[in-house]
Amino acid sequence: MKHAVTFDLYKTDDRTRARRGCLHTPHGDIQTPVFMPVGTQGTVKAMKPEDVKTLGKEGAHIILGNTYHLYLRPGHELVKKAGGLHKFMNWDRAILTDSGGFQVFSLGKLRKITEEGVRFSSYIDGSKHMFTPEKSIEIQNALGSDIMMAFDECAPYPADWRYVKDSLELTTRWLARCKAAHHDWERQSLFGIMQGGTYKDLRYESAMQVVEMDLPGYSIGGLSVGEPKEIMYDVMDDCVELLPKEKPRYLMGVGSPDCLFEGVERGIDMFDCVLPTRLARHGTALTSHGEVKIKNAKYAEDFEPLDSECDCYTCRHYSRAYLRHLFRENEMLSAMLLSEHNLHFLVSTMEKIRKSIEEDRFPEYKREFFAKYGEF
RNA sequence: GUGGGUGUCGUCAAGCGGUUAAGACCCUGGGUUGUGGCUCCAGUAUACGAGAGUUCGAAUCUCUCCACCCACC
Repeated sequence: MKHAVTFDLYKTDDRTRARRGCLHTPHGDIQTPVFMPVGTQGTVKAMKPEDVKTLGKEGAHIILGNTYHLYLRPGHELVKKAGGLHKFMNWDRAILTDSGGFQVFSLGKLRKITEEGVRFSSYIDGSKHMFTPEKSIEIQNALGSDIMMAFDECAPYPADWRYVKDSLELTTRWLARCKAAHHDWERQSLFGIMQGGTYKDLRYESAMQVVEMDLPGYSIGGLSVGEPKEIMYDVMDDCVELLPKEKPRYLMGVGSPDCLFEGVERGIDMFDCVLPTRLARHGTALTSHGEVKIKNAKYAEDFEPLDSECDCYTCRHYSRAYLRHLFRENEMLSAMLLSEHNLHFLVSTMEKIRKSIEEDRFPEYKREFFAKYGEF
């Protein structure tokens, strides 16, 4: 079967498991490792698509959309009528859609999980809905994303072994149903998601079952849900080992600068995270010298840019004092400028990571980065 | 000048004889990882206009003074 999305692995670092590769999609190539900005509701919050294309040197080449949100509003049928999500939101590069599985987890109270799927109440109006693997694929087909994610159950942390085992096995059965429900593989690819919580044996079981499905990419789910970072790193180590080298590996929901480096070092190719845009809206900037909480009083008369080493639009034109003023006044421009900066920071950090891998100096670059950024 | 009203944290504002004197805003700090939320959490302030009295006990009652507001001369 010919896949919409294929992966070329260019190189693996000699000293770490870091990889340098490229994802080919119907909407362009994506150099990896990559950070994917999240645009849940068909928009990267506070950003115009044309500005998302200017992040870093080349701009973001792929963003996320969300099945759950777009299904509830404006409705996947409407998006389909509009010509698909790309056209609807004026984004001609690649899109990956999350399946709705995570929302089922994060909007916990309002749901009931069965073999068939998940019954849940809309966070908007409380109306009752049912998601099944087939429904998730139907919605993602209508949205027309390049990469669709399997409908999974993300177990909470902590969760006991038995729960996680049943959950991962259900996720595998759902994955088989997702695969069966999808037809146009040349237009859209489906990535499988492994679960298994923090249990090594369950991660193994999940990986075996998911990889057996022979999909164009695999992701590691169920991490960054509240577990300590050391545990997350350990689980990542285990997971990456279990995934085939020739397929892209996607670590879902992870995106703080430290986790990005740790993930790349362990062989992760793709990341996504709401963190940069959420932090931006809440007044925190990510800079080469660590986090800058722009609302802090010490920036009231600081007329320097957020990050003296940053060449983003925000840093080229605005001072910390001005950004603080905008934030305190709750001006929209505050979210716009900080979001653009934070995304630029992560996207360009990833560009530098890719370059360092190409030049065999990823470990040195990592050390250099943290020497400035500070410890965690 | 006469009559009336009001004075409680930086601001607004509860309380009207026994409270650790609410709360909100502001301010200060923190959180945020497959995005419901211009959000959530926490913290600081000896604030009862001044003085004298009544009372076991006063922000609460009385008197004097001060300040401000509104009417009328």
